[in-house]
Amino acid sequence: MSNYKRIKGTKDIFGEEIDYWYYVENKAKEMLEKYGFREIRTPIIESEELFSRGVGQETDIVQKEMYTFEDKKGRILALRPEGTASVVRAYIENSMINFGSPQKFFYIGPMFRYEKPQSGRYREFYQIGAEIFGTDYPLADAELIDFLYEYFKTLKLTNFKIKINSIGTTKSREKYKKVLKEYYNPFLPILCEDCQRRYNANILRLLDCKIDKDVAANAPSILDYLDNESKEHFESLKKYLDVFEVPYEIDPKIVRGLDYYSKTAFEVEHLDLGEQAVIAGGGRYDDLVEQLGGPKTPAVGFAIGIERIIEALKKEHIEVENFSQIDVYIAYQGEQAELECIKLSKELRKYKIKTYLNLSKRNLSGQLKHANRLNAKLTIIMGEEEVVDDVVTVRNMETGEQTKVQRSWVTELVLEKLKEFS
RNA sequence: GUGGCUGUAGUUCAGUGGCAGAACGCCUGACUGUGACUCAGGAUGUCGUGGGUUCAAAUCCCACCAGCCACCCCA
Repeated sequence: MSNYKRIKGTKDIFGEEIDYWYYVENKAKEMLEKYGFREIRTPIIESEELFSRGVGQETDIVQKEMYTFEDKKGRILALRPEGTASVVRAYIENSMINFGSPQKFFYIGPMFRYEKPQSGRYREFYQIGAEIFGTDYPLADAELIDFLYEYFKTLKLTNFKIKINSIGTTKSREKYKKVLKEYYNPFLPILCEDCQRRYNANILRLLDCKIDKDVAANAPSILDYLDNESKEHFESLKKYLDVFEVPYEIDPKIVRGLDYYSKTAFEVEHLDLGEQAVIAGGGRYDDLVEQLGGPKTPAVGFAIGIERIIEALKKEHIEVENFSQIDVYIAYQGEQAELECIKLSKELRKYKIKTYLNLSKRNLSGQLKHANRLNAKLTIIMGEEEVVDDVVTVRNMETGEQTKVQRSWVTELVLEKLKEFS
């Protein structure tokens, strides 16, 4: 065994697993483009300050979960813990406001958070995110939620639900926090330890406490304390979602863990997952662009957790396409055949046929075994007999049926035979 | 950061103080130049790491590391 181990909370992704990744990522890209999003790739390292300012100095992400380090010049950098701040930075830095509004972006890539790993939670994890800049129109929020719904349906996921909420503007939220504190105050002595701590640190969190459920159930709802603007926005959002025919639940207990959210907040929860059941989450962040030094620009976005989606696909026993399956394995015996097979491999690959040319010295039996191992659809066999007759044998690895074909017709026959699979 | 369970071959695990094992997988070969069946042979381990107890430790004790799960938090 190697002395080197993968570091805690990280993963090697290969083999059959990679098919799930292709499935999730390819479908996402394809659909995001259909919705008019364009990809943006931002660096994985950013200045630490971008996140402490953007995500919020008081959040757990910034307080204890960031990978930060000094570079050789003493600059404080961080591995990105989330995608939005980077995209906002790029939007401002490249003056993208001049490209017309609204602007729609998506990204796919790894994020890093120093947390204790558990089911559905890694230190390096992948997100697919989307952001819309430059519109405060609730239709934008609705379209994002519609995307999530359509996307998960396209993946063939069924056992999930979409929850929406409005957490209002910063102002109205402060008002609500006061009301909540008043409500919780008399219960304080009987609340769990965590709730007592959170009472001052993050009062909104008391709402989704797993212990003091009863107290939370009767707590005043944030929806009753929204200012008119937020209320209207939320009403329109619901109206649009109905038009999109997206099923949703209103859950006033959804609070997001990042400071930048305002008005709309939403989560998609998968019912077969463990405690880390949120497969996507997002919301509106109308103040963030300005807060990071850009022009006042309203925005909405979401992030999807790829690992969690894959977990959900497995729980629902959804089969994914085998992207890496070999179409044709080329087995040969003898020097003459080898030379001919090298040429043949080039030919087949030109026709986009996934071709695996035998690369080792072993007998035919071993080569067939290897082909079987690779799950090849067809195997082309060329031995001394074939060389003499200028033919090759094409073997269907599922049925064992074999056909001899003139060397010059191989590609055509292979293309024909491959149609029987799929 | 806190807690519970678990670390032995590539994988799943047995071994509970006295020579490191099984099944599957892998490699080689046999059976008509032909895999998924059968048969024969072979390779693979610092028993998670470090310390301690003991004549003797995979086995007992301690610490650390890692995995899984839960809290916390989030995708």
